[in-house]
Amino acid sequence: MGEEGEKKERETEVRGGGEEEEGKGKEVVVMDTPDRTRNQINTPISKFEESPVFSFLNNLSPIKPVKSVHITQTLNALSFASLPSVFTSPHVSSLKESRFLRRHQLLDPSKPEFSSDGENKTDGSEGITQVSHNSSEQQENFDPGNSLGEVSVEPSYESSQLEVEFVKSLTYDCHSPNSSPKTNCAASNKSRSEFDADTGPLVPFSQAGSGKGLFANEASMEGMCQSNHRDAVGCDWESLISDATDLLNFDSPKDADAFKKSLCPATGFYTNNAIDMQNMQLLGCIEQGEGNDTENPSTQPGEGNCLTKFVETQDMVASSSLNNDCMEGSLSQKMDSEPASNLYRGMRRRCLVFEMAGARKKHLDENSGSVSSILLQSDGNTPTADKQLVPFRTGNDSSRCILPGIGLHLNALATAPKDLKVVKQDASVPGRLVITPGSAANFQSVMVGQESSDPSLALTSTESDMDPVENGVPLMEDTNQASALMVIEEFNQNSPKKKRRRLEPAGEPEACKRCNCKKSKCLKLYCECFAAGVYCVEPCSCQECFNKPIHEDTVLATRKQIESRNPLAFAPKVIRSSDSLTEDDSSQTPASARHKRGCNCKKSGCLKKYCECYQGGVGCSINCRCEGCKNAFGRKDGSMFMGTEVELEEDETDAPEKSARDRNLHKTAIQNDVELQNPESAPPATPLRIIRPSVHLPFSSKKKPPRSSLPSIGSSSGLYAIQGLAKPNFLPPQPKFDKHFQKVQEEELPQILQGDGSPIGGIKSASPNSKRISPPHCNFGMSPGRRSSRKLILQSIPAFPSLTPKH
DNA sequence: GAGTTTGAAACT
DNA sequence: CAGTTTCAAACTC
Repeated sequence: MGEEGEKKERETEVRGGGEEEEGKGKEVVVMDTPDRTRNQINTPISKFEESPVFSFLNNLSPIKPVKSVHITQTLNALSFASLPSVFTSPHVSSLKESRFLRRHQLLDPSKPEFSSDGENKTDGSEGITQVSHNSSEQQENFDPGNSLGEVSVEPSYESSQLEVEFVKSLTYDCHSPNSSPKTNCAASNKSRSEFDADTGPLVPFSQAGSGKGLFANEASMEGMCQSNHRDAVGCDWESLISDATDLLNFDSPKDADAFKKSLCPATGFYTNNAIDMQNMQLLGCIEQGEGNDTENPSTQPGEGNCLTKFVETQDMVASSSLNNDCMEGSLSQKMDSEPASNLYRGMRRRCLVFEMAGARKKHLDENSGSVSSILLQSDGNTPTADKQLVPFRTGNDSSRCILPGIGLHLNALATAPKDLKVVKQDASVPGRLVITPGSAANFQSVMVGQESSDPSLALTSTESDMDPVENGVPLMEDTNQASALMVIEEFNQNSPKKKRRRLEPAGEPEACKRCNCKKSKCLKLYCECFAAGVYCVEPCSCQECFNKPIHEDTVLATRKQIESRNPLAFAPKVIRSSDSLTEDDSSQTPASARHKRGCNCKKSGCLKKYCECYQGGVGCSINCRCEGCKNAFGRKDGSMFMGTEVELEEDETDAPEKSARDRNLHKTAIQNDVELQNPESAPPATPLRIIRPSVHLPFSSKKKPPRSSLPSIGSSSGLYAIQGLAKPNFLPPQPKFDKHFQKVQEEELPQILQGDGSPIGGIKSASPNSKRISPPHCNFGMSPGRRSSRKLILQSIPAFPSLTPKH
C-alpha cells in the first residue's frame, strides 16, 4: 500500500516533471543550446533523484541509467507527438518502446516504473525534447488523467501484436526470408538505446531542416523502428505484457477509445499505441467492412484519424524506406546528416524506385541498423511477426537506390482504390516526386483509375479526385494490402533485379537514371529527369540543376509554363492501344503503340535510339516525318512486323527480318512478362506520372536501356500501378515489357492521338507511368487479359504531370 | 572518356 | 508554321 501511495506521488511528480520538461523543452528549442536543455532538465532530475521513490526505484533495478536515456526519448515522443499525429506517432512509438523495455526491467514487479519513467523522460528530454517542443499539442493531448505509463504499456503490447499482424499483411511480400526474428533481447535493448539516441537527434534536425517532408520520413522511420524494436524485443515484450496486462485493461471500449484519443494525437508515448490502435481499428474496419474509404482524416476523430494516420504512417514509412534505399550504405551516417538529406529525398526516392528490387532485408546492425531496420520493416519487407531488425542494405553501392519504402508506398497507393483513403502523403513529398501530375497526369490518372478496377491492384487513380499536387495515399484493405504488397514486392524484387540484370550487363550499373544536363538546368524537356517528372538524383551529372526538391517551386513553375505551351508536353510520348491480346495472340507482339507526335528522323533510319519511336519500342506511324524509316517496330509506311498492325500491312519483302524481329520481340515480351508477371496486377496505373517511352525490347538485352526507356520502365512499374501513383517515372526500366502488350490497334490510336493531337495515350507497355486508356473497367490484374478490351494506354504519361499545380 | 552524331526541344 | 538554334542523349572511337 505504502508503495502504491508513493507510486502515485511519483507519478504526480513525474507528470509535473514531464510538463515542466515540455516547457523546458520548448525553451530549449528556442534556445537551441543542448547544454541548456540539459541543465534545465537536470534540475528536475536531480529533484527526482533525491526523492525516496527514486532511490527505491534505483534499488529495484540496476538498469536505471538506461532508463534515463529512454526517458529522454519518451519525452521526445511526447513533444514530437504534437506534430502531425502521424508523424509523431512513429517517433513516439520508438521512444515508447524503449521506455517499455526499461520499465519492464525496472519496474516489473510494480508500477512504480512509471514515475521512474517520468524522471527518465525528463532527463532524456535533452536532445529530443527540442523536437517535441514544437508540438505544444502534447500537453493538450497529453491526458493527465491517464497515466501514460500505465496505459501505454499495455496498448503498446497489443499494438505491437496488431502491428505485427498488420505488418504481416502489408509487408508480407516484402519479407525477406532472411529476416531473423531472433534478435537478442540484450542486443535489442542495446540497439534501442542507440537507436533512440540517434533518432532523437535526428528528428529535431529533420524538422529544422526539411520540414514536414523530412519530418514525415523520419517519423515513419521511427515508426518503423518501433515496430522493429518491438519485434526485436519480443522477449521483453512477453514480460512486459504480463506487467502491462496488469496495468492496462480496457474494460470497456470507451476506455480504449479514451486512451486512443488521449494518446494518439498528442503524446508521443501513446502515439505508438495510438498508431497501433489505429492499425487495429483500421484492420477491424476493413475486416468489418466499415467503409472508411474516403474518410477524411479529420472526419472522424477516432477511427477516421486513426486510419488516416495509419495511412500516413505507411506512406511515411515508404518514403523513409525510399530514402533508406538511397542512403543504404550508411544509415547511421544518414541519420547524422539527415538534415541535409532532406533535399535528396525526392531524389532518393526516385532512385529507390528504380532499384527497389535491390533492397532486401538484412539483419540489422545494432549500430546503424536501428534506423535501417525500421525502414525496412516499414516497407514491410520483413514480416512483422518475425520482425527482426533488418537493416536495409543494398549493398555497398551508396548510389544504388532501393525502394523499400516505395514498395510500401506503392502498395498503399495501389490498394487505394477501394478502401483507401487518400492521404496526402506527399505533402511532404520532398522525398517523393515532387512534380504533381499535370493535366496530362491527371488524365492518365483517370485513365488508370478506370483500369484499376482490378481489386487486387486497384490504383488510386483517384488522383483526379485528389489534388494533383497531393498524392493520395490510399489506404489498403487487408486483402488488398496483401495483394498490393505482393505486387509491390514483386515489383521491387523483380523490377530492380531485372533492371540490374539487364542494365548492368548492358553496362549500366546504375539503376537510377540520371541526366547530364549542362545548360538547361534540368528545367527543360531536354532533361530526361525533368521530362519524366522526377527530380534529379545524386547520380545525375547535371550542372546547375534546379530540378531538385529544394527548388520545387521553380520546377513547378517551369513545368507549368511548359505545359501552358504544350499541355501534352509531359504526356507520354508513346501511346498504345491495346487490344486484348487475350483473345489469341498474346503471342503476337504487342507493338501497337505509337509515338504521339511521331519522329522526325532523317539519318538514323529510325533504327537507333535517336528515334523516339524506336526508343519507345513502337513503330513509326503516319505522324512520323521520318525519312527512310526502317523502324523495326513498324515502319511508317505501315509495314509492321508486330501485332495487329502487321495484319494491317505487311512488308513481304522484309518478311524474314520481321520474323526474326518478331521472335526477338516476342521473346523479350515473354521475358518481360515473366519478370513482370505482376503486371497483371500491376495496373498501369501510374496515374500521376507516366513514363514516356516505354519499353524497348531490343534494347533490353543489349545496352543499357535507353534513357527514355527508363521512364518507360516505369511502365512495368506502371503495371504495378502503384508506382504510377507513388512515383512517376522512377521505375526502373523494364522496357520490353511494353511490347508485350503492345498490340497496336491503330484504329484506336488515332482516337487517342487525335484527341489532342497528341496523344496521351496510355501505354501500357512498359513505362511505369504508362496509363491505359481503357474502357471503364480496367483489368490490371489480367495479365493476358490486359487487353481484354481495346485499351488505349498512355504510355508515358509524363512523370511530372503532377507538377502542374493542382489549381 | 572525349568527340561526334542525332533529333527533340526551344527559340525566332 | 517553318526555319534555326540549342541541347543532351546516343553513339563512335
